[in-house]
Amino acid sequence: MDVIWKSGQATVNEVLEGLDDPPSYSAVRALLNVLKTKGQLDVEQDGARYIYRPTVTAAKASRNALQRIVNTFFGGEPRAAIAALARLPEANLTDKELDAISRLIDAAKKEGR
Amino acid sequence: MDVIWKSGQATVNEVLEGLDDPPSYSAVRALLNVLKTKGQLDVEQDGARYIYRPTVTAAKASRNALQRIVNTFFGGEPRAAIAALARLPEANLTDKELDAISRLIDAAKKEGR
DNA sequence: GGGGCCTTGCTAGATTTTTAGCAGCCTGCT
DNA sequence: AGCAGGCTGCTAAAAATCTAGCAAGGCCCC
Repeated sequence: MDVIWKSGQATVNEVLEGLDDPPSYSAVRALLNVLKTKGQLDVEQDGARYIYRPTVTAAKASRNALQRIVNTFFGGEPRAAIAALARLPEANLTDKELDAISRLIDAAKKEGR
Repeated sequence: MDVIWKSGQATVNEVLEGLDDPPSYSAVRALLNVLKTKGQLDVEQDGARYIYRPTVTAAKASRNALQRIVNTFFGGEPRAAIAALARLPEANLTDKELDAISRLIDAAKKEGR
């Protein structure tokens, strides 16, 4: 699913290429069919081949994914996850900005919200 | 793994109870053994039973999990994920705080960082 | 110590997933 | 039209996972 989410849609071969440690072509075909049967994917015919798309919007899927991580690692507190994200090197936030975010988070925490 | 991450460790039965739609006891036992073989879990004997623990710190695992979501759904930009997290109802941030975070993000974006 | 309870080690069979491969169809090119 | 390449439908077999169940050992309480 991650591979498909990245571009919003994918063919069998695109999924195969997008996987780190890919199983066989047949396995990917079978898996996409299972996901289709389970209602997670829609299929559109494009000439001779199929294009698979998620049945759920990316916004909703990303919310679900974030919520799961928040529950698993951050005790259900999105603010803790925000702090962790802000500290990823890729976030490229300055110390000043990190401080500002921390203050917002602390303020929210203090008010017991 | 999510079940184990939530409390940092778990027995077979705790994993079983933590799963939404659990397979059999035997299946969980087999799976934990596979994860152990793959080096994802360490096992400690506690009396007659085993306690399973992740081999990686929660901090590292949460970073990996966040990074994956950032790459999958947010084009590799942690700032976009922060914005999405801030908007989760569980974040309980006021509009004013959301604005403040938005400004910080915009500022970072503007500077091309 | 003895009994009940829980958990692991292990096994065998059912079920699911993965793999490989062939036939047929569509597309694009000559 | 004719051909090559790519993709799907389908099948059969290999591999992995899931299930159920029994024996053996540790723990707790009487």
